[in-house]
Amino acid sequence: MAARRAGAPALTGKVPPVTPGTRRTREHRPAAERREQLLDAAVEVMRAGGIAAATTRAVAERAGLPQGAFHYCFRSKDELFSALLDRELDASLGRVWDAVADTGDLEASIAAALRAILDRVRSDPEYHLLTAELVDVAARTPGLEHVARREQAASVERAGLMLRRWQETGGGELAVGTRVLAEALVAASTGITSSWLSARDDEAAHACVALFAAALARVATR
Amino acid sequence: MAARRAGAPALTGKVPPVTPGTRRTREHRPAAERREQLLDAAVEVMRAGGIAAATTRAVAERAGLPQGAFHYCFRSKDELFSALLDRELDASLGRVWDAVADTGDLEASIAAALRAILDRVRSDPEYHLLTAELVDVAARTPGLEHVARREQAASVERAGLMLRRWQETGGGELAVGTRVLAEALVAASTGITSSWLSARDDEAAHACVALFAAALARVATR
DNA sequence: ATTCGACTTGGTCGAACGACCTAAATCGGC
DNA sequence: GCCGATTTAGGTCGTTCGACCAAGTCGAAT
Repeated sequence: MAARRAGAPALTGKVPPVTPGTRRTREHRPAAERREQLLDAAVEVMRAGGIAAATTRAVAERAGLPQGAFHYCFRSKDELFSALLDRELDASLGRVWDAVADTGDLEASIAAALRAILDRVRSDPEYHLLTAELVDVAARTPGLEHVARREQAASVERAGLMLRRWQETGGGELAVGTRVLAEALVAASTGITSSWLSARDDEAAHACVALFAAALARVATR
Repeated sequence: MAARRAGAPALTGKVPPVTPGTRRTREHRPAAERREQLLDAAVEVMRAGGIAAATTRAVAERAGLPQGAFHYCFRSKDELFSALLDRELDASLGRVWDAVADTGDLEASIAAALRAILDRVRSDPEYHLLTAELVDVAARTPGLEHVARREQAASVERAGLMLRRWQETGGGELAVGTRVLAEALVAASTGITSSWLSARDDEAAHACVALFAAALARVATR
C-alpha cells in the first residue's frame, strides 16, 4: 500500500489543470507586508504551543495564507526564525527600564522598574514564556549565540541608562559601578519573572521586588 | 511514486526472514534498567540539540538499542518525557544550597552558595540550558504546570534550609522572613545563571554574585 | 491596451517521525 | 532438557514536515 494521502493522484505524470481559467486569488500585497503578517502569525502560534508548534503550515494558516506563500516570503523556515529573533527580542524586555526614574529615591525607582517588568510579564505570560524559549534556543544554536548576547547587552544598557538618569537628576554618587548594578538589576528582573512564570505566586514576586529594591538601593548608595 | 524508502519491500505480505538462524542479541537486562538507559540517552541527545532533537529513533540509537526497544520500555514518547521531567528536574539545581553554610558570616555563605551554583552551570552549560528549556515547556504544557511549580518550590525549600541552618549555628535573627529571603536567593541564582548562559561573561557574573551577597546579607541582618 | 515582473495558488515530493507488529532468540524455572 | 515469558531485531503503516514547482493572476509602467 502506497503511503499516499487518499484522493491524491498516484501517478507522477501530468495532472489535469485544476478548474482552468477560474482562479480566485487574494489581493496582491508587497512581499515585505506578507512577511510581517507571517511573523505575527508565527508569534501567535508559538505563544500557544511553543516553538515546536510553529510549522510552516501552521504559521501560514494562522496568517490566512496558503502554505506556498511561506516559501515565497522566506527562503526557509530558518530564515523566518532568524527574522523573528531580530524583531521580537529587540522589542521585548529591556525598554521597560526607560520609563521610570523620576523619583529622587533610588529604592523607589528600582522597585517601580522591577514592578513594571513583572506587571508586563503577568499581563502576557505566554509571550514571555516564548521569549525565554527563544533566548534559550538562540543560546544553544551554533550560529545564533550573538543574538542572546545582544539581547542581554541591550537590557543591561537600558538599565544602566536608568541609573545614570537617576544620578543626573540629583541622585548623587553610587557606591558601586553602574555597570555592575545594571547587570544585577537585569539578573534580578530575570530571576523574579522566571520564578513567577513557574509558580505564578503574585505575593512572593512582589515581596521579592521589594526586597531586591531595598537591598540593592541600600548597598549602592553607601 | 509511492513515498516508500528505497530498498524497502513494497508489498505488505511475507518478508523473507533476515539471515535466519544467525542472530546476535544483546544481554538480557530488566526493563527498569533499560528505561534508565534510555533516559540517560535522551538527556545526551537533548543536551546537544534541545528537546526537539530527542526523537524516539535518536534516543534509542544513542542508547545503542533498536528503535523497537523504545516502545517496549515506554508506552509512548510522552511517557518518556514525563519520566524525564520527574527524574531530571528533581535532581538538577536546588540541592546546591545544601552544602554551604558553615561560616558565621551570612554574606560569605550566600556568596559561596551563589558561586557554587554558577560554577555548576559553567561546568556544563548545555545541561542547564536543557533544564531551563524543560521548565519552560513544563510551565506551558497544560497538564505539567505542577512540575515547574514543584521544582521552584523545592529550590526555595532548600535555600530556606540553608538560612535556617545559618541561624541555628549562631547566625542570629534575620530582619526579613527566611521565606522571602529564600525566594530572593533563588531568583538571584536564576537570574545570574540565565545572564551567564546568554553572555558567558565570567567577570560580570562573579561581580553580580558579590553584589547580591553583600546587598542581601546587609538588608537581612539589620 | 499591452506588456512584464511581482505576486498567488494548489499540489507534489522525499524524508523523517511516532506507533505498532511479527518472529526469532534468549533466559529462568521446572 | 523443555517451556512460557521476556527481550531483541527489524520492518511496516499512516501522518506530517520542509521544500519546491508550474501555472495562473494581478497591477503598474509603458
